[in-house]
Amino acid sequence: MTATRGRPKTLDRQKTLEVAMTAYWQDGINTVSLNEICRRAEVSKPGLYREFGGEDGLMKAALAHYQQHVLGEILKILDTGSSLRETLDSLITMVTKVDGSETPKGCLLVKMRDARLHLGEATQQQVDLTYQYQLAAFTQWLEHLQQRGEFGSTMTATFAATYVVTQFNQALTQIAQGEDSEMVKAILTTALSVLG
Amino acid sequence: MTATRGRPKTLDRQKTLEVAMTAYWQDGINTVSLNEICRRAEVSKPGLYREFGGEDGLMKAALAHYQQHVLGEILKILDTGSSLRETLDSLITMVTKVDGSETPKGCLLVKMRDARLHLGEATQQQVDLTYQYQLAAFTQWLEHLQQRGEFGSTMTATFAATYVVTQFNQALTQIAQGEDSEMVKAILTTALSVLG
DNA sequence: TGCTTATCATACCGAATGGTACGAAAAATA
DNA sequence: TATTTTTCGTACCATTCGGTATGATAAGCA
Repeated sequence: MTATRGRPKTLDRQKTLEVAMTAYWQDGINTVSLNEICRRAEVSKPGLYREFGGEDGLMKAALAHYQQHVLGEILKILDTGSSLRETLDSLITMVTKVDGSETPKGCLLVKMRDARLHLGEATQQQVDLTYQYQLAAFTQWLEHLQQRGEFGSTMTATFAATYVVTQFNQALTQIAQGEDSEMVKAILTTALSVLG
Repeated sequence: MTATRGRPKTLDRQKTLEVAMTAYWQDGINTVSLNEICRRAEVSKPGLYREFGGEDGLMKAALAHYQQHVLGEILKILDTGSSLRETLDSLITMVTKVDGSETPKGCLLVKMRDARLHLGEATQQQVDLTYQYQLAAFTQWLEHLQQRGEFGSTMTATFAATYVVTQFNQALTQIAQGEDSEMVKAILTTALSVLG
């Protein structure tokens, strides 16, 4: 892939992805245009097309970047071997925390899922992929707890995972919309109390 | 307001509102343009501006129309005097039902709330107004149940109302996105099981 | 020093958006 | 009939969108 001839590439793929991811995450999918991303990433539009093929390709790449560098890090909490409640509390705190503009509010995956019907084909596939990745992580986590006898509910691990993911996603949406974080936390805690 | 002189008005305000409401509700706020609504309602763009002042005014009016003609009818279920569980089950069934394209999926209020940050000023105010109207209806319902001893929980009626509304809104969003209605129903039932 | 190769970015495209200027049309009034 | 009043809709505005044609530019290679 690395050309030995021709004008040397100046386009910084990582920087562009970082800019695109943050823009979509922070300002919303439908709000940010390609032109705006080009401006922020200091990249020409044809350059962006050469690298990503178009808006659909860029969004797909941005979400994949998010999965690898953001979501993956968060989901590591599920592998610490802590108890059900400890892990849930950690996640609740993390989700409802509103740092001082350090990290964008909410979750890019959630926002893209909410806008899914208006996305390009490649992006839609990536959304499904990343969602399944997230869901699988939670399912595995609950199955392990089940084997250790720390999660014995009437629900299956699969359903419980879907339930938990749905509730966290709802909370993340509310946080992204500026809802009061204490209220969101209370609602989330209540919803997750059914897990015992 | 009814002019005695001048060219008689042919613009049908009710029809236009109905068209706009259905369009926003069915196709999404950001997807439908003024031009498209003009086409569907068979109204000229200047005519629409004369009647509603612009996109913001039209959205506001469309949501007010929704509150009066759709939401209001649904919330009447809260006044039937049925038990907590009976009423909840009715609402769950109603929310997760997917008629054959008769009624648009989801809830216009929910969709507008989700897009709230990108709406005009007047529409935002109407969103807050309609949301408070909905929240008040649920709060009052729970307070009545509390007085009758049919809802004795550790939560306050106010918080429980917020919780219930949040869960129903989440379900409506999922339905609107084409999520499997049985799954949505299961999640919603689980979430509302904490009310006893 | 040419020639090839690959990336660069300006400057454009058609389509769509929200919004408006303006003259024609249709009624009541004088 | 002539005037006033009100609503009508065509035709336009500037802006932005996603996307591209094209020629300049900078490297390796012969």
